[in-house]
Amino acid sequence: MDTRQLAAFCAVVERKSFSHAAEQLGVTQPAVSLQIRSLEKRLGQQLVDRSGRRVEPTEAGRRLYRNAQRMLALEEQLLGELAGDAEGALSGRLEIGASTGPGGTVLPLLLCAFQRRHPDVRVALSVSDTQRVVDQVARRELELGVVGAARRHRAVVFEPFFRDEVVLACPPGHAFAGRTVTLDELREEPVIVMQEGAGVRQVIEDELRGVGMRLRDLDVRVELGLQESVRSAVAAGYGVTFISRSAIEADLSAGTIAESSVEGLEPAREISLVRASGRAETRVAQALVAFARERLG
Amino acid sequence: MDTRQLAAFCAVVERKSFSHAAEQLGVTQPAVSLQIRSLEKRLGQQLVDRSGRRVEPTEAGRRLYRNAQRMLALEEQLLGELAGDAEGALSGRLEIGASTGPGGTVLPLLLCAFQRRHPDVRVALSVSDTQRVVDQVARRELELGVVGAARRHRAVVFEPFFRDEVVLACPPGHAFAGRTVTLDELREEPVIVMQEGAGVRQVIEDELRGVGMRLRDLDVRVELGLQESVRSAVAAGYGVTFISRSAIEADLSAGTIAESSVEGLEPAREISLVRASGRAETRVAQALVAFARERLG
DNA sequence: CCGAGGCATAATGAATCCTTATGGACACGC
DNA sequence: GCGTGTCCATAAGGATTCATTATGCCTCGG
Repeated sequence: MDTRQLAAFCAVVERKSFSHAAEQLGVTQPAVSLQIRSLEKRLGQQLVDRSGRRVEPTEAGRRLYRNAQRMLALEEQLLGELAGDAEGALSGRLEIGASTGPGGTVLPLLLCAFQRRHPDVRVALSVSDTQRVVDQVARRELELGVVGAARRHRAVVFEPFFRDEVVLACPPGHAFAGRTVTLDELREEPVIVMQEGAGVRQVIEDELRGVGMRLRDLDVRVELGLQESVRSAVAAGYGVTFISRSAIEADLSAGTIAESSVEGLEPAREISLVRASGRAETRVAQALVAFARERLG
Repeated sequence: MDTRQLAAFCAVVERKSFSHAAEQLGVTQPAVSLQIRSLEKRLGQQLVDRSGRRVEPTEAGRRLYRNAQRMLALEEQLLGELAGDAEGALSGRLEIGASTGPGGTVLPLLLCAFQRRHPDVRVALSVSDTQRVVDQVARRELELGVVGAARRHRAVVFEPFFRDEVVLACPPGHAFAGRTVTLDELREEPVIVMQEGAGVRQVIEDELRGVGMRLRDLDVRVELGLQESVRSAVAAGYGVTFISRSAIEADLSAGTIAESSVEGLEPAREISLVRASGRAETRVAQALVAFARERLG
């Protein structure tokens, strides 16, 4: 049996019209008429009652309709499963760059999981600042870039990738731990920040500006280049810092760092995916993006 | 999608052989090869691994196989339900006539089985000679007739119904039992025959004529009107007779009558179905004919 | 009563399926 | 190692099926 005949039949029953069914199916009306006629001949009974202009299924037609729908649903599921299989053939090398924020924890773990899922794929992640990543993508030295700040650049396109929540990290047992503090309280506390140009720093500067403050209004004792350095300093009790929650998930679980928040500030940022304008995507890149959206979405 | 391709695929997986699958499906081996090839092309992946002589499903093929089986099962259920629709509605009365030959055993048992299959149908069988049956069908007093000889009659049409094999029946322990006898041997033996006009008799006369003999050349001791009478006489040891094998199946099984054949004679006849010309068939009659062909075919 | 819309049919061309014939590859036995 | 038999794939050709356009007939609404 050809499931297209069943599809034609179902369309006729649903639309109560051969002509409308034909339109939906993308064929001409006589084609549908012949399909139904052929089906009726094969099954040995009338499936559709054509009384004047009315098109109604007969009793047999109603029974067939239910079964036909199940057949078509099963066929669709079958095709869908096979389409899903096709991805399993992924292989090749992916060159990706990230700024230090996303390049620190989230992305490496994601890429590791992706590689495990697709053993024939090889991934190379290089970490540098946002500007350099964007430039490398523009020059097509990297296929993908993951950065924490969108810049204007005509040779690349940015698209939202995932949302990164920024929290106030403090040493365990700290007075701030587990609660929301005021700006005045924050002002009296030693603060460690990332170096100039870091995305998280940008986010915090924007948030403070929104409440009429500047970063220099805080007791910024240390500026560190690497997120890992900042994390270690906080864990060691040298101060508090604003950091991506995702970067300290393990510490939060282990209790070696505590989390708090500041009244009136909700710092977060959209991590962006960068691609060269007009460049065709490889299947591996496509698969990675889909994988990431599934994992991070 | 054509479920025949799925059926071909499933057959290949199950038999692990294109050739065996082709045999099962009733097509040639290249046809199956092309079906599978076409399916693989459509679904975009290899479904069967042909390593040398081994035919194994791939991983994708195994997945498809499970779904395909469900599709085919659903199709069968769908067809079965529709077939059930057609049969379940049968009701009414069927008037049928038969000559004494087919009217003796074959047809009565067939009609009983048919009625059991369709409890709402009522069947009336009347037995008389061929000519009378034909006349009654022509006058539309009977819807169907089953006779052993076709006659010219412009108001009816004959069509082959089933083939009736005629054998030489003899008493158990008889010298003829279980072997092929010569015409000379037959000539020396008392023979019992059916009355003039009986179809079997006609068949035997034709066969003898073919070897340059006539019925009167045999030692015809008795002519009996009813087939049942002839059967009883042979079982009682009064002689041998030519009779439809189907009429003595039970006796052959019970050993109360034995079977033999005559060298050079292969008597058989085509039992014919008689219908009035141009008369529309009822669904019950149609169903009976289909049922009979299935049973007797 | 007439016009518009919809289904069925005829004729024709394209696509698909099946056949036979045959070639190549592989396994098995000698 | 070679020959034979079996099995799958391919080519070519014919048959069948599906889709098209054109058109006729029927029904319904205005």
